[in-house]
Amino acid sequence: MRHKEGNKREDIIKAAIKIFAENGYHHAKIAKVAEVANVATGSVYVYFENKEKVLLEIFDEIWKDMYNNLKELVDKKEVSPFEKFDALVDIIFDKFTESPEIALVMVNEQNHLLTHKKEKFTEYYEKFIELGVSLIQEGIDKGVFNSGIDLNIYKHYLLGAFRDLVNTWATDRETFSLNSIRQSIKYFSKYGLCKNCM
Amino acid sequence: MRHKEGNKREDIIKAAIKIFAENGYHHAKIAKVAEVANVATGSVYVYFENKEKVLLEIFDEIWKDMYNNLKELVDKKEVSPFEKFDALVDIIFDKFTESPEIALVMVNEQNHLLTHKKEKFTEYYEKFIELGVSLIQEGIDKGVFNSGIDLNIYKHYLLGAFRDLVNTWATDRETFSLNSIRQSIKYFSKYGLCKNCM
DNA sequence: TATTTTAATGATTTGTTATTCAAAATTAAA
DNA sequence: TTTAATTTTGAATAACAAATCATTAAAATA
Repeated sequence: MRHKEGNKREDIIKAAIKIFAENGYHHAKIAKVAEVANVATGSVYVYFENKEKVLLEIFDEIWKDMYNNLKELVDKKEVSPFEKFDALVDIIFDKFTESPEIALVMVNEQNHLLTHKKEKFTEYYEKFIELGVSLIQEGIDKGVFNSGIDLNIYKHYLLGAFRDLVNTWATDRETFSLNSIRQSIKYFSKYGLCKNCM
Repeated sequence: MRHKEGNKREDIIKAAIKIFAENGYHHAKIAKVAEVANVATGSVYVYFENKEKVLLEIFDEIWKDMYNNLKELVDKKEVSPFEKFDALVDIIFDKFTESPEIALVMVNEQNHLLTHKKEKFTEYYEKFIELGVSLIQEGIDKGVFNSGIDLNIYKHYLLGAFRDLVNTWATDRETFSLNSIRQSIKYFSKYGLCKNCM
């Protein structure tokens, strides 16, 4: 019995990330993805039901990985809420340092997919958010984070801020250093605009 | 010479906002836009060169209007940086209160258009951002805003946060009250997560 | 009223690209 | 070496939708 050669499925995912990032999902051609992956056009449909499923698979992998990292962090008893918050920021940035292309695909396509979903979006996304929220709640409970925060709103605030900054960096890596953005997010989020306000 | 009847150009813009918001730009059909606008498909091409130009025109109108409002605000001498910041938030929210559809189109399509631009994106966008930055710089200069802020990064942070929150609200107006989001943005931005930190 | 000019139309054309599928190639087992 | 099972292929197809343009209709002008 014949075995599948190499790892075509993985090659296709990698190629798709590259092509989706370059042209945006809607302008990306499956034929081009196949070409970059070094497989025939038809092979893409051996491994994936359709174009959208390729995109969903990309998101599933990203969020699954980030969720697992965050889970490990949240469970640590000895780490303070402040350190955990910084580590949360790092988890996201570390993921995108691996591949700016992933960042671009995410920023550009995730929202669309979430709001116009036909297929189910990865469960790990929701799970990641919930863990992030619990991390901040822990800080509030311990009296070190501001209790006037509506977490349900804050999570969108922070996610959105992330999205734009990550996109800014991924689009123009000459101008923006990843590290300065990382530090800035940590700073803004903790201290806000106001000087000596509280 | 024949006069143009009614205001077809405006009807098309309005219909396009509705249809783009419902389906997303890429899935929206010009034929459907024309139908909603009560004109023939071909008429869209009498008023606009192509589909993308319709979208660009929508953004031009939105940002032009918001820019003018912000310009008026920034010039006021007697208003404090804090009040100005709140008013800036209100300018954006007021625009979107007018039409959640506009908010959706903006959140979903602007980024794409900015990063993959063939056509020139509206100048008013950049001008709006610059005014916003100068507003915050004024607060720093007067010693009431935190001077550790990298404005070039902060502007993306805030814009991104806005985008997500506005989208959240526009998508699910049952769960999120516009006013609570408005207040939350003002709060988070000024005070941040940290309690008694500065 | 006749003529000219321009607006408006929508069926048709054109171009694009996701997806299919019959055939070819490859490998494992007999 | 042959056979069978499975993978891979890529040209062909089907579906879709943007954009066109020959035609019609209405207003302005003479």
